[in-house]
Amino acid sequence: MDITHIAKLSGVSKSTVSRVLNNSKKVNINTRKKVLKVVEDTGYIPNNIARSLKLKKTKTIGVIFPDIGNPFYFEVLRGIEKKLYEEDFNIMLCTSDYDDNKELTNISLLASKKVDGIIAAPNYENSRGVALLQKLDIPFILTDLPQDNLKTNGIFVDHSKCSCTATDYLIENGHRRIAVISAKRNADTTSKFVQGYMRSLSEHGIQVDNSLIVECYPNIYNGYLTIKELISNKIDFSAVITICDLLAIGVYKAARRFGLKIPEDISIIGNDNIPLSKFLTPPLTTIHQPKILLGYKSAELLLRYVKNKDKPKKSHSTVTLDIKLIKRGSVRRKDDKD
Amino acid sequence: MDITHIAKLSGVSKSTVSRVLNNSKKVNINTRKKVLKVVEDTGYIPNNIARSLKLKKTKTIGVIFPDIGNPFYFEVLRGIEKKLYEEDFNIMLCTSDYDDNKELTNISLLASKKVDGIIAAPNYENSRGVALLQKLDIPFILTDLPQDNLKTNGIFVDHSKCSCTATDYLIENGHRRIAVISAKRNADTTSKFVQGYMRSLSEHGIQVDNSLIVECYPNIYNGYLTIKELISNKIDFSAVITICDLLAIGVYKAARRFGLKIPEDISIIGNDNIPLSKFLTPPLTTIHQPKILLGYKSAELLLRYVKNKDKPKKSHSTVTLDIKLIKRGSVRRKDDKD
DNA sequence: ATGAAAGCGCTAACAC
DNA sequence: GTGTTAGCGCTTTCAT
Repeated sequence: MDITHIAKLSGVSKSTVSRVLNNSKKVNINTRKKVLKVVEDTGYIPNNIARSLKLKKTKTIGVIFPDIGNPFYFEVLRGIEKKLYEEDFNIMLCTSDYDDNKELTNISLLASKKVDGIIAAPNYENSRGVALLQKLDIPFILTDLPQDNLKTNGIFVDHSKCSCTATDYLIENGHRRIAVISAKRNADTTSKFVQGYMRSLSEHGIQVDNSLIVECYPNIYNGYLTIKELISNKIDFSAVITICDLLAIGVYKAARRFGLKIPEDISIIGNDNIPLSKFLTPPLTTIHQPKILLGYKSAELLLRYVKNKDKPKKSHSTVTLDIKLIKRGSVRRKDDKD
Repeated sequence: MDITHIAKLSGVSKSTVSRVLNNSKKVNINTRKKVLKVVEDTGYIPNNIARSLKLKKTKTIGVIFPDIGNPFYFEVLRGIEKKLYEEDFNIMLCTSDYDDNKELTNISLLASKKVDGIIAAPNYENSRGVALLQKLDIPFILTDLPQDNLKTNGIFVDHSKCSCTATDYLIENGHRRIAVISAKRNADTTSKFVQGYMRSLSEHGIQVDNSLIVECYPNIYNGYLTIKELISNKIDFSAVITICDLLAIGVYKAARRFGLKIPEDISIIGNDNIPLSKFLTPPLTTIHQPKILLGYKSAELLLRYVKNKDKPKKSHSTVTLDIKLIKRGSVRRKDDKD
């Protein structure tokens, strides 16, 4: 069942059918009705692959996230989906599993399937994936993780501000020995999250202790493991900040396992504020990130580029969204005598 | 940059380039090398849209879920993604938001984009979407919600068994007045989940009280709202079961708000066992559903149909996955004196 | 082992 | 207002 078939059945040419299907003005009201009737009766659905080949656009956007097991990304995805559906675009979803090769493979796959644009939350700062994206001539938006020294379009959250805010708050509450659990980023430099943590420390005249800094893949288990290690290595700390709430949940688990009370024995601040973190006991103090907005705005910005390809390529816009400390129950004031 | 271009640069015809790109045997080792070199140098990426048009297959699978805000679905999605990536397929992801029209629109969209197959968790039993799917001639798999009187391929969980198991357990623990929060399904019949609940009740000689049965969209807020209503209507109940853990979280919230203790004042059993439910206080007793497996197997079965389209259409296989009661801390034995 | 040519289903100039 | 036709980038039969 193709357009030629519909044309025959309605006694017109395929161009005419094409015209009515695309709401072109120049078609007689009666022929239009006639064609529409046939389309209706046959249940004909146009072949968008053929259409895409001709038009050189697919109305689909590729999305690459490291890990769809993390609620953070799902929330972002919801925002993306919302905007894209409004604009009649589809999502082609890929997961990189924090694997550079899979990221690369996925990008090529998306490119070969001719997506009109790509939204990516890169595995690493300056990953090979980002480099590929840059030479590919497909509009793309980076999200979540800002890229150092890179002029790309993106909607970001300032990770260093998140950790700095969290650390400041902990220090104001009397904590000095603060552990940080960040995400593993294969870059040469320290992650932004750790940078912000160090900045806060230094602003308060506190020495950095490297044994308090750990990087890992952000999931519950690794949060648990990190604290377990810290404890079994007898590292002293009274508070911890994590780069995502999932990691914080792992910390809760470890605390429970080793008989440490939150916040009495350990204070903890998460980051991203997933919907479930307020239901923990105690409710998690965390840094709120506008996840849905992050997605929505990413899609919005990307679509702007997709729609006018002629736009000066050299320009690029970076938007940094606001974050906010959400005080709940997982931080406690530490007295000097403690 | 297309195949013709590559052909010129390597001094061969497009057919030859196509052959090396598709690993056809019949090509001289030297020409192959020559072509591969050019491909490498130019960074040429084949146009899969053109390829798809010719081959009538896209190597992409459409997935339609009601709500990606619910962790249940993204666990299923993870399973799907895993299998599909192994087999070199992409996912086109759609959300129906429990909206029948959006479901319909999405199915048509996927059809027009010529996905090789569709995995859908339908909004309702016997929804219009399912009907569309059936006449569409695209292989599809239903997941999550089994369809009454419908012979379709699917990987399911027996919702009535879930609720029956939960209710049994509550009754064994002395509860008689048990509320049930199920998902809103626009069908004429009661939802499977409520059916299983009623079966358990009747097997134990307990009268059904309709004021204890509520159906809503499954999210945290509605769980909260339901309990709030029950309380303000002075409906007596000592336990509640919910069709998903998210709803149970809402119940926790309501309990806290109205000064009811779990499990002392209300016992509760969830359903699906999302990763975070064990971190609630008390940890949620729930029915485990093999979410990742559900997704993986759905993809696996679908791919079987996609790969041999010639297979007898009339056959269909339905697999029902096992569920399991996970006893944690949200259920308490009710004494007669209570 | 390689090339020429047809055709996948559609759109859009162009002609009428 | 409508039809004819070329062509989007690829694969594949057929010929050589």
